[in-house]
Amino acid sequence: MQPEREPSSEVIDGLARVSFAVIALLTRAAAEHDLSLTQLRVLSILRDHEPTMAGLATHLGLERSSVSGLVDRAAGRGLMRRDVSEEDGRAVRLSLTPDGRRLAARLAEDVAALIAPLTGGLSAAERRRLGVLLAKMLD
Amino acid sequence: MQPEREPSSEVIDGLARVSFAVIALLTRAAAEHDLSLTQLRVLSILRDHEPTMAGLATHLGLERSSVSGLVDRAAGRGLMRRDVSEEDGRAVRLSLTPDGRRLAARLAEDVAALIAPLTGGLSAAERRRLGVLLAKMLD
DNA sequence: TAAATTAGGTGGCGATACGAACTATTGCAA
DNA sequence: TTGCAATAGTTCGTATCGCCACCTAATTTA
Repeated sequence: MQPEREPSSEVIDGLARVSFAVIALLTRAAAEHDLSLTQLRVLSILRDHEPTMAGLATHLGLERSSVSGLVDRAAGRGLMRRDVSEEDGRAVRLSLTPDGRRLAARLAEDVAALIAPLTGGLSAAERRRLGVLLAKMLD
Repeated sequence: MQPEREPSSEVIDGLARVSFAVIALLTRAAAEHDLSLTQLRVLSILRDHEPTMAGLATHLGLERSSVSGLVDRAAGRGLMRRDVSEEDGRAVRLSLTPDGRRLAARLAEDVAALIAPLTGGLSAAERRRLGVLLAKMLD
C-alpha cells in the first residue's frame, strides 16, 4: 500500500499513456486529411474564435514566428484567411474559409469516431464521471 | 440534455484538452534537460525494456528510419547504447547507459512534479477513481 | 512629435518524421 | 548446398515544425 506520496505515479503514468494515445489518434485523424497535429489544433481553435496571430500563438503555446508558417500553409490551402484588423492596422484577424470550416467539422467527426474506442470500455456512468474529473482538471 | 449520441463530445473535448496539457508538460520537462518529447519517451521506454530498433519503432508508433536518428542523437549524448544482438546479427539491442538511467529517473521525478498541479484539484478519492478509469481505457 | 512598444514577418538552424533505396544477415526451398 | 526471399537497420532527400534573432510597420506614450 504505497505511502501516498505524489499523486501516485500510477495516475501520472496512466495520464501520460492515455494522453499519448489520444494525441496519436488526433495525429492520425489529421494525417488522413494531410494535416499536422498543429494544423488540426488551429482549425479547431478557429471554429470558435477569430484570433490575431499573437492570440493564436498564445492559444497554441507557440512563438509568433512559428505561427506565421502554420498560417501561411493553411491559408495557402485555402483553409483560412488573414484580414487586416480594423481597430489595429498592425494586427491580423484570422478566420476560416467555408472550405476550412467544412474540413474542421469533418475532422471533429473523425476525431470523435477515432476516440470512441478509447472510452468504449466505459459504462455511461463512468464516462460521465470521467467527464467530471477531466473538467475539474481543466481549471 | 443532449441526446446521448457519441461518447458525448464533451468527454472527447475534455480528453483532448487534458491530453494537450499533459503533453505540453511532458514537453516542458523534456526541454528542461534539452530533450524532445520523443527522446523522453525513448528514455522512459528503455527504463523497462531493451528493445531492438524495430521494437522501439513499434512502441513509439514510428518508422524505423525515424528511430535511427533518435537513437543516433541519444547515443551521441551517451544516454544509450547499441549492441549487436547475439541471436541475430542484423538486430541491435538498445539499453540505457548509467547516465541515461540517471536522467530517466530524474525525468520521472520532474514529470511527476509538473503534472501534480493538474491533479491537484482532485481529492484523494477522485484521484483513485481517475486512475481506475484511465487504466480501463488502456486495454 | 519623438521614442518606446507592439504586431507580424523573415531567415537560419536543428530536430522530427516520412518514404524510397541500399547493405548485411538470416531463413527457406529447390 | 546453394540461391533467393525476407528481415533489420541505415542513409538520403524532403517537408514540417518550432525556436531565436532580427526586421518593418503601425500604434501608443511621454
